[in-house]
Amino acid sequence: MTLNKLNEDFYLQSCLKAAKSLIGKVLVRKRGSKLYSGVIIETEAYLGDKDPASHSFKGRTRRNEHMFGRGGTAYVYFTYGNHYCVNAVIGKPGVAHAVLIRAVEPVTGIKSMKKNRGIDNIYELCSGPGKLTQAMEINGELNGASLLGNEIYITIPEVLRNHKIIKTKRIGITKNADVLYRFIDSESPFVSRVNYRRILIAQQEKNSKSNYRK
DNA sequence: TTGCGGATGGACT
DNA sequence: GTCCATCCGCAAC
Repeated sequence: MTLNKLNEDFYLQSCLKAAKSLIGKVLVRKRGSKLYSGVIIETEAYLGDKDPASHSFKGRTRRNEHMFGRGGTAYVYFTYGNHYCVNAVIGKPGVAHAVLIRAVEPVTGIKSMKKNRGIDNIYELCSGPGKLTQAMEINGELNGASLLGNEIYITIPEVLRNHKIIKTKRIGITKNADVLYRFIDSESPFVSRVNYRRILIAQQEKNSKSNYRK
């Protein structure tokens, strides 16, 4: 698995391409003797100073400083008093773009994930940005860690599946909320906010039909 | 289906 | 000091 680790070049492509391309890749987290992994099935792109929803829109602060780091850095932040979220920093140093990993399909370490989350339903283990960090023991200690290292990294799976990728509006934000910067495997039962997803797909179908009539 | 409590840190006044 | 943030779970409706 380690042989297929994504290299630095991957993290230097455009943020939207990277966000889409990360669907189907495998997020790996090692902590001591524990190993966790899961197939990424939901991401969101945050485009730095061009994107009011991005933490880095207003410039560099102590909180977001790692977003300005080299592509291939992990940006882990704490929010709402109880959740961590994990991002892959994209682009050259100074370009504060990042991809938020919103959901994964659990593969390795499921037993520990259930223990960490305190629940048994596999569909609820990693189906949200705050859930997957809790399940995989990802916390503030990893903020600024290299995704080219051994504690946390992303690999190409040995068996590639055919993911049906669609893009939708992002979740849980108010600024610049209309752009389609969220990518999901629309056939996966492991995505976050399932009801939300149905609504968004229905809206898209409605829109494409009305456009077609014109 | 909606609404709110949780519990922390950074930006801003 | 206040506000609110890339959210989750659960209680009440």
